[in-house]
Amino acid sequence: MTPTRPSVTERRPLVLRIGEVAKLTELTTRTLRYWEELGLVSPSDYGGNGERRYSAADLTRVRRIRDLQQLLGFSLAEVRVVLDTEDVSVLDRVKSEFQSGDPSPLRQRELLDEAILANDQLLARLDDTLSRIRAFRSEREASAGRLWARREELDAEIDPTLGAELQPSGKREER
Amino acid sequence: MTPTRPSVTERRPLVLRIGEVAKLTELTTRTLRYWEELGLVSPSDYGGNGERRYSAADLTRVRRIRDLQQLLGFSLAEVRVVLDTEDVSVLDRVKSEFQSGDPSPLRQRELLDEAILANDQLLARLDDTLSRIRAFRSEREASAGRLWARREELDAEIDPTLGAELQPSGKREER
DNA sequence: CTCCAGCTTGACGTGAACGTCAATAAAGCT
DNA sequence: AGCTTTATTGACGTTCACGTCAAGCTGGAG
Repeated sequence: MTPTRPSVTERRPLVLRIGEVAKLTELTTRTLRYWEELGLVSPSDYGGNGERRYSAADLTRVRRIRDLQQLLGFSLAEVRVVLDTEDVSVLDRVKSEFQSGDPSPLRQRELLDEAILANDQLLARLDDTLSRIRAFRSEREASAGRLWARREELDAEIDPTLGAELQPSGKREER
Repeated sequence: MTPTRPSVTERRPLVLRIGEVAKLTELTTRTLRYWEELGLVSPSDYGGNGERRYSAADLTRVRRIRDLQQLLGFSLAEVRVVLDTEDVSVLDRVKSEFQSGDPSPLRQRELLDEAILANDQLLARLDDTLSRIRAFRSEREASAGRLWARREELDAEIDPTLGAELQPSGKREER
């Protein structure tokens, strides 16, 4: 009854199997199922046999989770909070609360204020992280300068007359 | 008996006990001992009784490890690599190799080139991380804008005339 | 038809990074 | 001198984020 067969010739809105998502995101299928188990991402559709079908939006969400985890060092629990306070998610809930005939909009305001607060905190953390990384970066640039200087010195010691070609390892470049 | 005790009146170059370092860095003593176990940081001195004495330099190193781990999401194994390619460490090794009467400076150059390469890779990673976080940040700012807008809307629905305090029984729906 | 690659749901195993408890000793204040 | 606080070294426990089988289904190539 379900000839919802993926015709290859048909132009469909992009559906991916779990293995494909894994390759695109450089994660493993195990990780994707684990995240689903935690309620972080679920494919928007399961084929009649239970096979996971990921949409483009699902893929985006997976990438976002990965970034939050790897880029910002968030635990998956923290990731969940961030996702829960994302405007799309919150506005959806606000809207659905509105649709379900909530007599008072107070609850909606509460949800919004909560999300706004969380968002501000996240922004603050991002700014803090940014400035710390910048500081670290400039330290590393200074470090690079010292290393180069020492290499120049050393090269002069090796051959004070001219720049001899002797090391295949490493590249020669000057900025 | 007064064994070799540091005179209190003497201006000492700052020595910290493990608990003090823990508080200053917001880590635990267990973590500090663990990192020491892994060879990442050792206090520059142990009192005759084996009590750890951390110098200011040790504290700096601890902070650096913490930043690498928490800020950039490095594992402790990765942290070790980064620390090993730091210019101070590398230049020290180069110098000691020089002192030990190494006839050829080629090994020294190898060390330097290695460190330079690692440093460049780290810089690239830092830049990548920075731009990704910036992108994420601007997304979150847009998100804040949408949330704020929605709250304005909602406030208007709650009381279109004036900023009245919240009314639990007064259900007003107006446009 | 067989075979294979890729999927499914469990269930158990694992490494990293600590937490926690125990027994003991020394530091330091009153 | 006594008492409290902080330290020491083991040794074992714990949490997170998966890895790794196991056993079975399924669509498609040969």
